[in-house]
Amino acid sequence: MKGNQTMTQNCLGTIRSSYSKFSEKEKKIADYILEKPETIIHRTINEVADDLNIADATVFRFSKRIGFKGFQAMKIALASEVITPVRSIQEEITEEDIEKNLTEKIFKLNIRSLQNTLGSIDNQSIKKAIDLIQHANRIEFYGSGLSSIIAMNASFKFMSIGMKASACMDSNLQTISASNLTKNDVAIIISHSGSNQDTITILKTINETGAKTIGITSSLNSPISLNVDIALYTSTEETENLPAGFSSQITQLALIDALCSSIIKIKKKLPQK
Amino acid sequence: MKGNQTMTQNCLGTIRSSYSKFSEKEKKIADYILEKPETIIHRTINEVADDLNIADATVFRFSKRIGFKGFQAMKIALASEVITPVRSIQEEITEEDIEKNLTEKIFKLNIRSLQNTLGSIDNQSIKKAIDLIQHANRIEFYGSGLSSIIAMNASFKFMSIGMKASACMDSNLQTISASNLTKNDVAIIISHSGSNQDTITILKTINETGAKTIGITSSLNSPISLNVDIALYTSTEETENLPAGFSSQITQLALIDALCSSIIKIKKKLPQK
DNA sequence: AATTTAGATGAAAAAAATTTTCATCATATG
DNA sequence: CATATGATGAAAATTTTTTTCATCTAAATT
Repeated sequence: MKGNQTMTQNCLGTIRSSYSKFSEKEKKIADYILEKPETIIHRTINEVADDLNIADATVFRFSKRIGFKGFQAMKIALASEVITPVRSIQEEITEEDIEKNLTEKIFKLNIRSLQNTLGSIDNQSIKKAIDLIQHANRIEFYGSGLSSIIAMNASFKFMSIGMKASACMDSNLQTISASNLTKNDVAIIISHSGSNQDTITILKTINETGAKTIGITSSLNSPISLNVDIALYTSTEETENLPAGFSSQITQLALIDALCSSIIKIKKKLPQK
Repeated sequence: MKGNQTMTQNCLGTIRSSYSKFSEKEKKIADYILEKPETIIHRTINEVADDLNIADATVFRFSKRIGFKGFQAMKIALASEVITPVRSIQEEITEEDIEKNLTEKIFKLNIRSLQNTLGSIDNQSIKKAIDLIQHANRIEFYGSGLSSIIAMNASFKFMSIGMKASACMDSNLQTISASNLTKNDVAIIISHSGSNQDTITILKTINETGAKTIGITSSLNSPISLNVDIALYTSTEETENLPAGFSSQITQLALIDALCSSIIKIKKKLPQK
């Protein structure tokens, strides 16, 4: 890996983790970047220095200090870290373009949902969820309708990374599975609205067993969010173009992937038994 | 939206769609960028010109031609579009930050995948796919492993918008279902790699029936892409943090949602029978 | 308290990279 | 065949980045 030209160093992360070691001016620069990372990528080192009333050399030194070859290299790294909204330059929409525009709309909707979810994620909750999952005897996923497929999907993924995980798509089987949980198990309940009646009923059963519960919903005040140990929130927008619940799947999956990747990381670090 | 400084133009997308209008040298540059977009972002305009044995002014003109202020601006745009594996030499990441950073990484990975897929979507293919689906007698989804769940997911969605759709997760049942297709049916084959052996075998069976085929893969030169009527492409990047195929699910779902939304729109416009 | 030293900073110079200008060439057009 | 148009490269001009050097500040040492 060493010296690989195409690798880009994590800029924002480095800035955050080195922040305490920075000098006064360096902190000024760090604040500037952390506050609005997307502005710096369209500015020259001079403009940045002017904005901050410091010498350009100081900005340059900052770039080197956090590990880059120079200012340019830092800008490039920032550009790949920061999410820049894609400009849409559709002048005139013709009949022919209906599919194109709809496709674009749906993709952008999903991109926004992911951005919003990421922005509103509660790291403490994520951390707690990972702790629970990591120490769980087994993980069981629950969901109804479209969410039952996400549950199935999630169970496949956790299985494939070596966890004892499962999910049933059938509601009756889910009830049976729920009643067989123990204190050492973790139940992950997925529901877009957070108020699906079948799922609420199953959650009651789960709570009687003493198993730990994690909810993934788009509504923090829903019955499900209020009755789980840890409520994770996925931000989604409704659109006239799709039935409710369609687009929340994508943020749900992203959240599940994020949990998976953390578990993978933790497992790698643990001594192999 | 006009003139918004923080907006970045889609570079790869523009290059692809203007390709035919390019001159000889411009095509040379386009090829260079499309082939390995991540190299250019660490090179100067001079190095690029040298690599291609052309004048730097020509490279500069290319940047302008596709709509950028200059070479730098194009580089920045490319950097945000291209997937650069993030180097992990963070000296000391506190234990606390692991989950946060990973979650952020996974979300941004997915956002980039969606952006890249959107940027490289071939509208003609989408249009044709929608035509096929719209006029199909029934739609059958096929996929193996993780993709089988996406197939199931997709069939649920198309069913819920009133189409005759189905999918089996079991590979043997898929084969049986495949052999029962007719000329008036549409088979949608989902495979991240495009080279899953089970799925290839099923595709052969499908092709014998004369049913129309739509492939959804991340590789345009894969056996599956080359043997379907319409190949749809989802751009995804690999990450060390997740097993291969995890993140392609999200772009696959977004594509399926996009197809769904177009069908919904068309159905709304048709006179109700 | 005075002196030294190390690091931080800015100003200016130097170098590098980008952009513009201009001349030339090829190709198409009347 | 002459002319116009657009593409290209070379070189100049400009801008941006990087380096160097001098100064300043604050901590450490005497």
